Amino acid sequence: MKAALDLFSRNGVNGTSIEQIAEKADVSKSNVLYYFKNKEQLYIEVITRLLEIWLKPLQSFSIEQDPIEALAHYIKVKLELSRDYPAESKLFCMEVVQGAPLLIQELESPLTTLIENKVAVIKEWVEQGKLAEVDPYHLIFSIWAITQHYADFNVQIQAVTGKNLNNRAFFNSTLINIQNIILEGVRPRV
Amino acid sequence: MKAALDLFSRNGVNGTSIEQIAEKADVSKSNVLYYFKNKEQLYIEVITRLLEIWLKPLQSFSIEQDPIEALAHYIKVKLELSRDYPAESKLFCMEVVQGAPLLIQELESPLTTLIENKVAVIKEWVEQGKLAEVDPYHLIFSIWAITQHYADFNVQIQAVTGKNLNNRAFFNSTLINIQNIILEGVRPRV
DNA sequence: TTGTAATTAGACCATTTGGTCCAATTTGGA
DNA sequence: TCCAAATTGGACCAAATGGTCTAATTACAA
Repeated sequence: MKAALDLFSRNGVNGTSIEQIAEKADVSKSNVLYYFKNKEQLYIEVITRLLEIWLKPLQSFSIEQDPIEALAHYIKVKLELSRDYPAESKLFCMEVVQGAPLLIQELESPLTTLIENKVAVIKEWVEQGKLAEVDPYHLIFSIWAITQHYADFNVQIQAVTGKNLNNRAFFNSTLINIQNIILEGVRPRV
Repeated sequence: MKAALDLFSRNGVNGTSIEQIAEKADVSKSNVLYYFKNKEQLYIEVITRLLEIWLKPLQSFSIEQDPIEALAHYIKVKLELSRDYPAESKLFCMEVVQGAPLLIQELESPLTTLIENKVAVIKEWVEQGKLAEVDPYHLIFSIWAITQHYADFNVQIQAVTGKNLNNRAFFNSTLINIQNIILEGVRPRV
């Protein structure tokens, strides 16, 4: 499944043959089909396991926390995800970009409920004046977008900056900048 | 090429057959191969044209402008791109996510020079105190990430919010929120 | 009208690939 | 030692597909 994940994320599902997966996993093609009856079945299992990893960090924050701290921490966790699970991030990205033919059902309900919770908390923070007026949905989307971008578009980022998240210093500066942009914005405070 | 773009962005290159493209374009398969000697050739031409559209709005701002206005306008232009060219955005996304095997050369040099310019301008703004301390690269990446996210992940966004950028009100609220988050941040001003 | 370019239909082929089936071998635990 | 599970090799097949080639037809401009 690890081999499959890696190849799928790089070449797409249609661009990956069972034999390539077998070779990469150092097993025979027969053996792959001994455990997965289909390529599609294999894909589904890969995607399913990926979803667990991917949705876990979504469950973090609650009303009692300080919003700025909570958001800063959330950004950090998500950026670590991008650093530590780039293949997962990319495959998830490709799946969603292509319309998530399988994911859509499995994704819609857990995702919306998870988000509803977060949205409620953020909305509460805003009402208490602990956050500026912001639509919770767009805030969450923004954080997702930026953090995942560093995994999904790492080729582009590498091309432009010559660095990636595995570089410790780059990771730190990335994190700090994202947190600053989201939390403080770029307009100078007077 | 329009048909190809559409199918490529939805099913990937490997997941799209020449015949499907021909059918969608209302021509014969023979005719497709009359104008494009290869599927790869077709793909390259599609990608090349896409790049023009995609890099054009990058050329906008200069030092004389007011930074906040310039950034706000830039975000608007990029979000309009996401709304008006979703297929282009998605195909570009998939290409880069997969490592941009062809794009990497064609992309690296024009992209870096374009960015160098923007980075220089932003850096100047920061030094003049017209912007908060921010790394120009991360600022640009953040804007890209968020705006493209609304095109590339529209399925997810639709699943969660039930809306997309073609909805006028949703587009406006999205734009305002992104501008606010990037420019002002979410920490309340005292 | 005429000649060239555009377009099509379709035969055809080689290759890839997903998947089946089976016989043989290996592994590892009881 | 023994047996079931795991693993492999490989033959094999059908379907999809990229691509070639040719002959025929259509469109169109001079």
